[in-house]
Amino acid sequence: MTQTVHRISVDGAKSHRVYLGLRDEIISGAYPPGSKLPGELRLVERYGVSRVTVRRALAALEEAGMIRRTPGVGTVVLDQALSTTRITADASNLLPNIIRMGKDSQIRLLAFNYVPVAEPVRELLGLPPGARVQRSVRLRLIDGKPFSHLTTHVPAAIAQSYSEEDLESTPLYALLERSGVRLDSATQTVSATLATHETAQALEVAEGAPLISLNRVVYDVNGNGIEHLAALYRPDRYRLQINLTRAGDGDSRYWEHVNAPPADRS
Amino acid sequence: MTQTVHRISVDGAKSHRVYLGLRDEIISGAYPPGSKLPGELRLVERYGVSRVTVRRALAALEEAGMIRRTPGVGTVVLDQALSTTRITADASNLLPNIIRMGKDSQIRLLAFNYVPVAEPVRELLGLPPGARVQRSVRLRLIDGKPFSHLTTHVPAAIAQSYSEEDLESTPLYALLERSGVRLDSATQTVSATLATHETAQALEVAEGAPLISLNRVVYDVNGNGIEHLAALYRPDRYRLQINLTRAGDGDSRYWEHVNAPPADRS
DNA sequence: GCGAAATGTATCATTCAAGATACAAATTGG
DNA sequence: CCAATTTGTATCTTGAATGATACATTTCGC
Repeated sequence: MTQTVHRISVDGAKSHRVYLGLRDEIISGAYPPGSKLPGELRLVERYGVSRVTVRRALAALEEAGMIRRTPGVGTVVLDQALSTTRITADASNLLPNIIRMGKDSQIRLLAFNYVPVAEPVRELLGLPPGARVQRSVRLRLIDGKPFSHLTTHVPAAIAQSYSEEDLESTPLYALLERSGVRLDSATQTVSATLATHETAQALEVAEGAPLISLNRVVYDVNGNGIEHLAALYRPDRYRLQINLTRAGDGDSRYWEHVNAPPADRS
Repeated sequence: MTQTVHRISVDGAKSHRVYLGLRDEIISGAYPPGSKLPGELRLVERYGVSRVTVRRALAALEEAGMIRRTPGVGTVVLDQALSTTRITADASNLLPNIIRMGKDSQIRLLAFNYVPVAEPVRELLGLPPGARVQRSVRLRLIDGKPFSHLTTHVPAAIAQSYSEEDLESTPLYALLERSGVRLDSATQTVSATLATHETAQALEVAEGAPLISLNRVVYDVNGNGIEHLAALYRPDRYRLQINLTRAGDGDSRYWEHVNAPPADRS
C-alpha cells in the first residue's frame, strides 16, 4: 500500500462535530475540570451516533490533552483543558489591545500586493470602478499559535505611506494616523463561517471548522473609505465581548454600550 | 502517530462547504446579481475539489434560486439571490428592535421547564449550588423562517412572575421589568459554532452549518444574575452590527461605541 | 459555419466514515 | 468475590461522497 499521505486533514465529520461539541461544553464550563463526562453510551444517545463515532471524538479530545480516559472508571476533564489562552477582546478596542496584551504577539504577512478593487469592497470604500487597492493578508499569532486571519484592502493612494516592512511590525491604524489620515468612524459586522482549505491551513484548524467572521469598514473625517477588513477568528482562542448598561426610563428603555470595560477574567 | 483522518457523511460535505462558500460570496457581494460566477473548471481549481463536487454545490445554489445555469454561457447570479431578508441588528438593542421591525415576527416555544441549574450557568448567575432555574428554549421566526434559537435560564424565584403563555407573546425583558426587576448591566460574548442535530433541525439548516453564537448574562441593580441567554443565529439571516467612532487625542486614541445607530438597510 | 468554452449527462472505481456486534479488561461497590 | 459499569479492542459490512473519465449539447464570437 502506498503511504497515501499528501493530504491528511481532519475533515469535518460526525465524529469531528461531536468532538467540537464536547470541547465547546468543556471550554464553556458545562463540565468543569475534575468532573466526569457522561459515559460513552450516554453520549451515544445524546448525539445520536454510534459508539465508534463517540470514541473517535473522545480519542481526539484525549490527544488534545483535555481529558483522561480510564477503563472501568470513566472520562475525566483535566485541569489543563482550559489552559489554552483565550483572548477576550472588547468590540471597541480590538487591535491595539491585543498587541499590548500579547506576551508573544506576532504578525506573519502572508500576502502583500496591489490589485484592482473587487466589487463589494469598492462599493463599501466608495471608490471608482477600476481603482487599485493595496491588499494584505496577515496572520496573527500569540505564543506561536495562530488565532486570527486578516485580509485588508486600502486605497492605493493611502497605502503609499507605509511599506511592507512597516506592516509586519506596526498596527495598521498607527501607520495610517502617523501619515496624517484622520480616522473617524467604523462599522463592524459579525458573523460566522466555515474554514476553507486555505484559511484552515493558516489558522491550523480542520477544514469546515467554525470561525468568527468580522467585517469592518473604516472611514476618515471626510467620509472617505480608508480600510476594509475581513477578519477570521478561531472561536476557541478568541471571543468578542460587549458590555451593556440599561438606560433610558419609562417606556423607552434600551441597552447602552459601556466603553471602558473592566479588564476581563478567564 | 495516528493522524485521524475523517470523512463526512451528512449532507454532502465538501460539496456543502463549496455551496456555503459560494453562497457567502454571493450574499456578501463578491458576485453581485447579474454577474457571472467563475466557470466550473475555475472553481475546481479554486476549491481544490473535483468537478462533480463543484457541480453538486452549484446544483444546490440553483435549487435555492440563487443562480441560473445555462449551457454554453455560464452561471449567472440572479437578482432574487439577495432577496432573503437578512436582519441587521445593532449589538445594543437586540431583542426589542427585532420584534418591532419584524413584519411577521413569531416566537415558537420549544421547551419550558424548571431544572436544577448547571454549573457554568450557576456560576455566571451567582446562584447557590442546587438552585433551580426556569429554562426555556425559544425559536424566533420572521415570515415563517427561523433565524434564531434562544435558550434562557432565569432563577426560579424571578421566573414566577410570568407564565408560559406570557413568554410566547412578550419579550422577556418587558416581562421582567413589568414585574419590578430593575435590569442594570449585561455582558455579551460572541462566537461561532456548528449546528448540532437539534439546533440544525430547529433552524432549518444542515447539520454542521456555521452559526453565530451569542452568550449573554444580565444583572439587576444589585448585581444579582437575572438571565443567562445562549443564542444561536443563522448567519445568512442575521448579522450583528457595531458602529464605532474614533475618540481620544494624542497618544491615547481609541474606538468608542456609537449608541444610536442609523436604521439599517438591506 | 466552425471552434472554443461553457454546462449537462453517464458510468465506474475508490475511499473511508460510520454503524453493528461481540468480547476483553479494568475499576468500583456491596 | 461478584456483579455492574466503564473503557478498550477487533472485525465486518455498508453506504455515501468523491474523483476520474469520456462524451454530448448549447451558446457565442470570429
